[in-house]
Amino acid sequence: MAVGYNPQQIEGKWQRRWAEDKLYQVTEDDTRRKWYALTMFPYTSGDLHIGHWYAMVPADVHARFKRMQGCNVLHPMGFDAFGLPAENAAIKRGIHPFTWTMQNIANMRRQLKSIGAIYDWSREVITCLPEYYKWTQWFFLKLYEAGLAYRDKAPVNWCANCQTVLANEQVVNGFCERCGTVVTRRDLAQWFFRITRYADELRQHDGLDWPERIKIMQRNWVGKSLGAEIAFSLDHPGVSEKEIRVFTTRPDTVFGVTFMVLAPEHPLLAKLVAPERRAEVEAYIERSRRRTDIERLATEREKEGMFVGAYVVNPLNGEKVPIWTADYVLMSYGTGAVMGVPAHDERDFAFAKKYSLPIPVVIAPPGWQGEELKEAYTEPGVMVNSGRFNGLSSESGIAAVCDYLEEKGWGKRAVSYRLRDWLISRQRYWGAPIPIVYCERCGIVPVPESSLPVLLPENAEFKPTGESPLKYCPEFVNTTCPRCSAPARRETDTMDTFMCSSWYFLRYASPDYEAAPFEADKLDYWLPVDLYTGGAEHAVMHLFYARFFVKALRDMGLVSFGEPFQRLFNQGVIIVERQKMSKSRGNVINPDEYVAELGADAVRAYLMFVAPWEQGGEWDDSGLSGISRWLNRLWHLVLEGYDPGEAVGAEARAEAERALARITHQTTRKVTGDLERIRFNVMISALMEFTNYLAKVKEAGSVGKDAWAGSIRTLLLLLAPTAPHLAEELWQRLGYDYSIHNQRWPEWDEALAKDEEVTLVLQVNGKLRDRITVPVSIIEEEAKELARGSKKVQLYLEDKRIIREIYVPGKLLNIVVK
RNA sequence: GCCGAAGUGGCGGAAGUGGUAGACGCGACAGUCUCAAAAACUGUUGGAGAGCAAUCUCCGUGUCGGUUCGAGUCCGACCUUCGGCACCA
Repeated sequence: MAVGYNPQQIEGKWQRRWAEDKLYQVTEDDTRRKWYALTMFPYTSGDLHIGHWYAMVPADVHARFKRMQGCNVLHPMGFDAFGLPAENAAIKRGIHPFTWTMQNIANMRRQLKSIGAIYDWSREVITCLPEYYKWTQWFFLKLYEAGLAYRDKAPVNWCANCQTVLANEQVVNGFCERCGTVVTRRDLAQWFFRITRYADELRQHDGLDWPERIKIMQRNWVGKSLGAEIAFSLDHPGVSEKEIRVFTTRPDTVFGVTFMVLAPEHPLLAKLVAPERRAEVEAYIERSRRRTDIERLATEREKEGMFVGAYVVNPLNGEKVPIWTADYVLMSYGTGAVMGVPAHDERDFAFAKKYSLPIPVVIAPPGWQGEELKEAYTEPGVMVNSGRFNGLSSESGIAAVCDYLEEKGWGKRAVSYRLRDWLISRQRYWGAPIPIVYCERCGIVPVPESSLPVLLPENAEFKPTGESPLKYCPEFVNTTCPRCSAPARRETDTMDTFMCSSWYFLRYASPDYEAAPFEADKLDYWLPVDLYTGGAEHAVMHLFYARFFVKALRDMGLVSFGEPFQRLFNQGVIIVERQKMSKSRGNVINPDEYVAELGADAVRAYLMFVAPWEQGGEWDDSGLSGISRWLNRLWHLVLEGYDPGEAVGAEARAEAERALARITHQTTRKVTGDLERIRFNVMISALMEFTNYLAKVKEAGSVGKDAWAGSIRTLLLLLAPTAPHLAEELWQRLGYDYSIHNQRWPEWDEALAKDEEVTLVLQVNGKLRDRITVPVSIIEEEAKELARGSKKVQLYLEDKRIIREIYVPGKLLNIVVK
């Protein structure tokens, strides 16, 4: 009897050996196909919980598989280290964000090493270190030079009591999470990136192997609409603007306009408000400033608005149109003004009903007899009550109205996007400082590249209230102008952390390079990423920003590719007691104790098995012990020795060996395919079935020693990516050469994997009546004959007439009778 | 609210293109071993019903309807749960 499986004794040993041998360190190698397998790097929150393992382990298994297939695999790891929680810890517990972050990294690195992954730790990147954020700042300068960075006013969440800017997360139902004060919007000058310049390209995913749903989400995020901009003329005493432009996707409905709505933030609003309405309208604007965009756009909420007391004129029919303001119109979309066509837009309909505005029909629904509409008709139709355009279909009407607008100079065809420019300014300490200086004489001056990095001052004060600590740090703020050397002030905002994560995958190619963010030939070798894995919560923001970054760099000539991630895969979430893990619920599963008890290999295999990776599943201790039992059985199966039974005849032995070869080759084929297609849970099932089959073979002693050894060897190779320590140990104990992880992935032979017999299902009228075992080579006529010979089938054919027979080779025969 | 997913035994899940529903595992039950228990091993296990029995019949993939010889899979409507919504990352 072999000594039992004891993961504690083997896992640490092999991890040390692999590290000593630098088994997983990689360099560029033109003789092998490169494979860049990237997992989204973790935020430095403190502890690695089982959810992190769920992101890392299957990705590592796949990377190991590619490595055994002969690829030169880069599988790096690093830390997303700037961000709000570090600053909160500073305020709450008086610990410096740098200290807090680096302590967390030390702990997380230790935990990550216990996974037994093939991370090349010599390439680790940490975004909060000056060596890294120097280049984050450098990219800001490049984008600024390229005209992709600009300054503009934008609202922030403002708590008047704390005198501070709040993240959306810190606003709970419109109140400050700390002090309960009502949160308002406040306009600040902030930095933006012109991501909208790339809107059209970002909608395209040509040649990318991405989940369809993510591509759809990104396209919807861009939200491209074709339509027209129409100028309604304005003649208001004391206002110089002579028109208000609206964007509409339905220029064919322009004759049905009965009101215009301006966003509460619209710059003309204040100038147009009639004196007797001013108080009311201003109160309304104030109220809407407290609402989030989500609330404002909710179609279920009752539409509320205010008449401004001014009018514009519809250029197409000369009608006077009252101007309203309502917060369902956003300043960030289109022109911040919409034309109200109640008959043909649901929101406008509800609005007009509430305020008793007329609802003239200008697009006739099918069979319309001139009656009033009970609800908005938003489908295309035939234009009516539309002057010269009457009788046109919506489709040709849109073109005709656009032509007419352009001819008269009243408007033009236009495209509008839901996508907004990327606001990167954060009024916080723990981020990369924006490398800009404000000089009274020269204005906005970028910090020269040679002066990078703009270091974060270490001695900033973390008051529980106030703005960015950088504002109160004179030695940081006060500087001299790089251009004219006059006294100047530094920008005190730091950059959005999405900025750090928009290029980290480039840094892994040459993490220590000092002359530039990356070394060109190494970048050319490794990039783009072949398989990027991470949570679906990043479907739009992180993935979108990273794509924008790479496209901008390509246009600057810095990189030669336009897409960072060739294949994308999103894993699901591990839940506990049907709930998402969170510190506040107190249901966070720490993997350390499970690793100590059952071993990293068992935890790895369990996470692979628990559910389809993209779906996620429930953490369950007893499921884990089931996996542990399997690995234990496998250990004994391999080490206990094998005795071929003496009583087995030569013919039976040959037959048993043929069967074993068939199962071995079928398993190899299945496991390979499942790894390729990222279907890890069924891959583990296949390995379990293979183990069970081998256990039966062993009990019977039905095959020869060589056949047995060959199948065991294949089993270990197939197991190696999932349970790397166990496979290495068994490999060594069987006397094979170190290391199993340098072996070639097994191949299969289709001829040997082929089944000799199949089960043919016999149905009558689609109901299963019998099954028969037939040779795979059976032809249709033979199958039909066998079916008629089946007593069970005959029972259902009595007194019936056969109408049809449907034969699916190798699957079934369905006899349709009457 | 809008956008995007997912609903299959007591539980996690399996069934690449419509063709044996419930693989594999957990749990439960029974047995072997033991003074006993744990561990391990063996067997049974979707529900209802019939039969001494091998076995047989019917019902079953969130709900309702449709297409088809045949639907977990395709189509339509609805219900529930989950992810994102631009300063959590």
